Amino acid sequence: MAVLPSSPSSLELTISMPGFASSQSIPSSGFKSEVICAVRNLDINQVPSGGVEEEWITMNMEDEEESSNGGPPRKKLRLTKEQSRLLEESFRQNHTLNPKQKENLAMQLKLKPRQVEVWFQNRRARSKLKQTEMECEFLKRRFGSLTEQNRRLQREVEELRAMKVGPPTVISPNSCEPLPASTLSMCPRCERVTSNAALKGPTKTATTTLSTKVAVPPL
DNA sequence: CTGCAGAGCTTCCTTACGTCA
DNA sequence: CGTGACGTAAGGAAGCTCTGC
Repeated sequence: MAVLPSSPSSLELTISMPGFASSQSIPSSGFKSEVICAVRNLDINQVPSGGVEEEWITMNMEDEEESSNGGPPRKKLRLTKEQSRLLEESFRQNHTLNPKQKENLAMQLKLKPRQVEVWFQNRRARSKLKQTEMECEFLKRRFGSLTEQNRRLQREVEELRAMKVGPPTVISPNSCEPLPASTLSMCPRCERVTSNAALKGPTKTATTTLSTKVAVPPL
């Protein structure tokens, strides 16, 4: 499950693991954006004019028997506004239904439990699609800003090179003596610059971050 | 305890239908 | 009126979990 940031300034992305918690009900609190997206165009679900709402549903429920065994082509059910509203409301509370809830909802909506089940399946798929689209947009924006940042830093590097500044000097944490940059390597785990000399010394945990120890001459 | 079969659920992909521009 | 795009209900395959034997 992915939770999108509530504000653009504090962006944090969690990518869902396929199949994870698939059979568990999802707490509605993590679905803020989801709920916003859940505002759907209910007009699509309008009933054919002429006040045949009940007939419309009944007809389709009877048809199913025939269409399932190679009979006439299946008819498509259109849910009424009220049915859609109730289903949406229920979906907002829970994205999955247990058999009891399904039965109750089906009875309340005058639908078959299978139809309620299918609606929830499709609804989950739609919200996931929406979520994926939003994540895609977010990643696109993030990529854009990172590219821009990369460009800026590259320019900065070029400027520094142009100034013909010598290699950065690192102060040893042990002796407080300047270390040549050639004795440095990047620690893959913490992504800090590690002094080889320091690691060979008495304290193995001695790491030196660039921001604090690299002596960069003032520009 | 372990292995297996079956039921019941899910996701994913697809098809078919209704509506609208 | 015909047509294509789009939204969505429903079918079916495959995978997972749970339960009983």
